[in-house]
Amino acid sequence: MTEPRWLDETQQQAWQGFLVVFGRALPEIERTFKANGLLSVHYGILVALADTPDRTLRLSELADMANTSQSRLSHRLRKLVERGDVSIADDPTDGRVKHATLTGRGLRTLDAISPAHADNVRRLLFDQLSPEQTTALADTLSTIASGLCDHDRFRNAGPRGLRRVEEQGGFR
Amino acid sequence: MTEPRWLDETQQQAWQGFLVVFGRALPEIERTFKANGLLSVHYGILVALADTPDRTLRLSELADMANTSQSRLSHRLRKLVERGDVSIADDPTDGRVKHATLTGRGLRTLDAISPAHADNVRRLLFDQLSPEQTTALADTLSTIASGLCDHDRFRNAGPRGLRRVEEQGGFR
DNA sequence: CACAACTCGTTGACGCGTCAAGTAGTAGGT
DNA sequence: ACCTACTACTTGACGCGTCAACGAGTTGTG
Repeated sequence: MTEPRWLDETQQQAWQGFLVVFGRALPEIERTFKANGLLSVHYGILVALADTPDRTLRLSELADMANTSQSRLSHRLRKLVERGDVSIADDPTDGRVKHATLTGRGLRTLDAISPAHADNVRRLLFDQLSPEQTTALADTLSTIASGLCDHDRFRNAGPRGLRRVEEQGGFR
Repeated sequence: MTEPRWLDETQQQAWQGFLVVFGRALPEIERTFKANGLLSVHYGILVALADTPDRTLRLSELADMANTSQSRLSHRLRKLVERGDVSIADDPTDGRVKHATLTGRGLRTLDAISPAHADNVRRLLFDQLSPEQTTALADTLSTIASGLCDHDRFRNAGPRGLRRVEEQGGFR
């Protein structure tokens, strides 16, 4: 056992900030989803599909894009399929694989929730920040995210352009 | 209904980063607590008490310091009291109020978990960042946190000194 | 003192997340 | 063909978090 390497003062300050965001902002944001009979997980699934060219992903990719476990995806997908927001199809060439597709109803669900959700995120997190702070935050969080995601979803993510969302007409 | 105000590109990038941290780093960090038979909530409770001069807080203050709801505190406190990490006492002047105190055993629990926890946080979040990025992150997250906390826990929190922790000899 | 309004904290029901185990299908080697 | 190892996804049990309802204590008003 070696001497543990503690966080320095700045790192502790940043970590405390994370804890406040987790403990206070996220539950508040979740309320918008619950008001529509869903959870943030459901919303993340819908967004991942909407951000895909043909609105279709195999389930393992979907779990990855939505930052969730395969098991959780499986559980939450049940309701989305029942509601008709997502449809599931077997892969023709590999019997193990399934594909999820966002339906027209799913797209409408997304459009119904997005405005209130964007408003929450802005109000709780970004309205406090100067443009320079926001840029710095996007930069640092992208760096951390790329380290956590091992694939190249966040590669080349400088202060500019993480994803093209304008083509969809808004924030999801 | 007015036109919704979406997040700009930079804000979307930052928000995606938050989602990755929530969905990937936090579950990983939680594993350390589970390995010790606890949850991050328990740990947050112990830390809040340890950071208090006499290691004692009334329950509503404790919930606030640990960024959790009173109900959740009540549920999770049960195990900590059973284990002997925390003791509860009635307030002598107000029969509604109770006070939680960190015991010697609780302090040892904290010391047993802290090294691995600090290591996780550093490895998953901060090892990726340059010193300048870390400073910027601490600055922006403190700003957001002070907006979420309404009390003055984060007031005057520039890039320097959120809390004095050195007196305790390390990160919690 | 009486009584309403309020605060502090607890409890139980219900739905979610995690984990380990399971089923079904594929790939590689012999 | 067979058999092992692997991958993709699902399921169920169990413990947690949320929410609403509750009991207990206090404060304010007359």
